[in-house]
Amino acid sequence: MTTQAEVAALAFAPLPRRESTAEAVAAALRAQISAGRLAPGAQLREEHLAAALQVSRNTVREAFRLLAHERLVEHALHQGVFVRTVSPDDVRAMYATRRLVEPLGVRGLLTAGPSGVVALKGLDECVWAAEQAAGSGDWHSVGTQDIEFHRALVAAAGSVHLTSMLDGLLAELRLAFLRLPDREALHEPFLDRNRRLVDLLEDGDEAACLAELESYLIAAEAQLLQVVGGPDLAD
Amino acid sequence: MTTQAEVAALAFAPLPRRESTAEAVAAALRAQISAGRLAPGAQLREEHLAAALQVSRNTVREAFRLLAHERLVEHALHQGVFVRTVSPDDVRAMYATRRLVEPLGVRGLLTAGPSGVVALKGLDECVWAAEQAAGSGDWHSVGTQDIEFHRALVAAAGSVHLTSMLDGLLAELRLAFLRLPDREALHEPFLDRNRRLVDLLEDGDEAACLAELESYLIAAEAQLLQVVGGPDLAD
DNA sequence: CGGTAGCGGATTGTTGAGCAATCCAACAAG
DNA sequence: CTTGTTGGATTGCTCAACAATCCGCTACCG
Repeated sequence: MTTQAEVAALAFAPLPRRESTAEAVAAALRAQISAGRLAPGAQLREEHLAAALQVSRNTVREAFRLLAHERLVEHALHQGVFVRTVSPDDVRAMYATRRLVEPLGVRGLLTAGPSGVVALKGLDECVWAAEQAAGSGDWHSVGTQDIEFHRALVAAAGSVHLTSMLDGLLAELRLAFLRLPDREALHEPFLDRNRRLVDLLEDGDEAACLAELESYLIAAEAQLLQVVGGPDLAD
Repeated sequence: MTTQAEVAALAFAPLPRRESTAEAVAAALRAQISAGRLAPGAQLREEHLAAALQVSRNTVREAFRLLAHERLVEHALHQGVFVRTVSPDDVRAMYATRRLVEPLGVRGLLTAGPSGVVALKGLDECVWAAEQAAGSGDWHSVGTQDIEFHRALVAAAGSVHLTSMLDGLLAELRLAFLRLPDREALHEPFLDRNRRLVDLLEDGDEAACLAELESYLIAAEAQLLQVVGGPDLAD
């Protein structure tokens, strides 16, 4: 049994924080975008969406602000909002950031004591889930798990700011994934590399981890640049 | 003379991008907040501000969304928006992040070639400006230059994502500064430390730089925690 | 024919009023 | 002292309208 004094002393999660209508609209759009049903570059018209979602135009605008801050859409004054298209420069910037930040996750994970073990287990589960998905040909899920893997890695660095920044960056990265016709060719090689990284982390060999990670990121960037750079030179 | 073909080939800054009314309102509030005229914890009422700024309530709401994303204000559903109050845990999180990120700036600056020299010059100017401000007793400007110094340092890491993340973090940090009655005591010791850091960077002694930086951040965190932790235990 | 100026439709930016939902503080009842 | 209840205030959202701006089209002109 729990006494009242004990109840009062409990530390609660800051807020159950329900979601507003605008947030719900943003979530709906986010889902459509990251599922690829809204192609990069597509314009989102306020009136159209307001009618489709049965909400006011103002509420749609509020949702747009939320998505714009996540960089999933771009807002051009008096022109509208468009699903973000990632340029080659964007890809380079993203991987420049990842090469700086993800090593911090490796260090954090290796120097943390028991919590490092927990984090490592989380990474292992991501790889496992990705392998399962690959087995059943669900390459979209493989991509999701790949992203989840690296998010968890950076989370091990122990900085909420870095983690949430990478959250946004990875969501942006997924936009780039969507432009690839053949997802298997993109994600397949990185399945084994994630597995190997986990193994190296278990061994605790920091130098080897960092080398593997660096090599992973360079390869991923090159592959993605080949995809992103091509089709868009037209516009 | 410049032919039309040459004009077409020029790379322009992405957008002159004028600001919308909502952004102007956000800017006005931002200025009030970081000048300390709006105390942390104070509630911002939509109707009041709409009347005061001669804009619609809807526009004020849009400005709130912008500021909420910058974490300068907190938004509680059906309760309103409040100027953010930074908790001791927030301070600890901010400095945990800075200890991870700022060393990346040092490395970036030292390994960059000619651009590193330029960045170093920028840092030197920040310190110089801070020393000038301190001489005339303008401790608010000293704080601004201190923030600018560390922003420039992280910018040298070469990641737009990291830079913009730190932008937000430092704006948040300034909120914490505002709660301190005696700004001189807060900023004075760090003037010399920034100067010393610049000297070490000029020498190119990476290990010494990192040690000095780490020591700086630990001292700053401790000092800030003493301020932030105290007055707020009451509420 | 290339280039430019202006026109019109479409879309966004902003306003203001209005109503429902929710929170908060004060008060009343057990 | 704790537990409903009530009323006022504030936010969440909607709706309709108007102004500002952009885009594509056409007509004009060297």
